[in-house]
Amino acid sequence: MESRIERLCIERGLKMTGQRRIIGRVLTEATDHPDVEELYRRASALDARISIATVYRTVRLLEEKGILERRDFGGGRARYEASAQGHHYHLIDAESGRVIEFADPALERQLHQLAARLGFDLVSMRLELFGRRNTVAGEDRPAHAERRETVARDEQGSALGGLPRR
Amino acid sequence: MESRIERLCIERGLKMTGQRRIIGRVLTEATDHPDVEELYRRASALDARISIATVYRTVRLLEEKGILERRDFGGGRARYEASAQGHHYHLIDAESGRVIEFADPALERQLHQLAARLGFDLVSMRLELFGRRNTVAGEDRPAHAERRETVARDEQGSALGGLPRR
DNA sequence: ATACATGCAAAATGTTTGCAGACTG
DNA sequence: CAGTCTGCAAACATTTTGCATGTAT
Repeated sequence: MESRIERLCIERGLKMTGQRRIIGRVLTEATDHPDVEELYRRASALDARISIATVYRTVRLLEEKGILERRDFGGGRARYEASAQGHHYHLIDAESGRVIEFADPALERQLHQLAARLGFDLVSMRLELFGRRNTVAGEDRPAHAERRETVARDEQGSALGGLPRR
Repeated sequence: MESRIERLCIERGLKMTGQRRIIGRVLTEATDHPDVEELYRRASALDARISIATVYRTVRLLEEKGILERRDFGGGRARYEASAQGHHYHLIDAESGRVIEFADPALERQLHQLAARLGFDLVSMRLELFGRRNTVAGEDRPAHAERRETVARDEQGSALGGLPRR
């Protein structure tokens, strides 16, 4: 059957080749933020007749069509995720590289206002927090998870220190 | 005389070679966010005996020492600016690529709280807004510039649409 | 049938590194 | 003088592209 991304491709009049169908499926099923290499790996597992150039071309195309969003969490490689309806942000665990997604409508509103105050309409934004898990002794880690939405575990580790370098 | 960055280098026990002195001066005098290529250009203008490898090594070193901060405004190249005392953020004009710096202590507080709520201590962050100058007809563009601090004009144009690609 | 996609390998970028010689503290 | 630093060119890693061929519509 037809993956969500395949449907979006068709809606936008893109030709559905076998490769695109596979890549669309991989992207639709991903809950993390794979880079091109990883997408290539997953797609190849489903159908070996896919070249990495096609993966590059496809993610670029899908990004232009607004179907995908490109992210850069450091490490020098672009990572992708399907465009979501609501904005969300990323908090990266500086020790493990794990990416935690969260949304915050209040923050979003505030950023729009901020841009407006500077005389701009916000077109897009990028917000990434790098943090260290705070293991305050004797803390109970209360249910402060109101805003937590997705906890996607990304494969690639590392990302220590400040902004990770490539 | 001794540039601000040269002083910081000495404080941290770095050897001051001619090249470093030049690069330090270029960085101290920069009010924008030059990439390595641009730093190399400016440094070379002052002293031709500098190789781009040295510029790369120097910015990396200075970043590790906390003297410089690396930025990524898209476009695939790292850009640098001297570490400032207070945090500030960037709004990039999606049409011209101009970078506007601004600070917002309230926002900063909020982001720290947000991270804390997710169980993390904020180590660093990245916030970039991409906007389009809002030319609302009949608007008077009131003095809403309370928070505007620096308007650094960066050389490289472009950056249309969403996040600019490399 | 035709416009668009693909694979392959080559090229383009941006950045890092090995090494031999040069310089700073 | 020892430990760093530099220039150069080669090595790397990621992404893009030219071209001939294949395919969806």
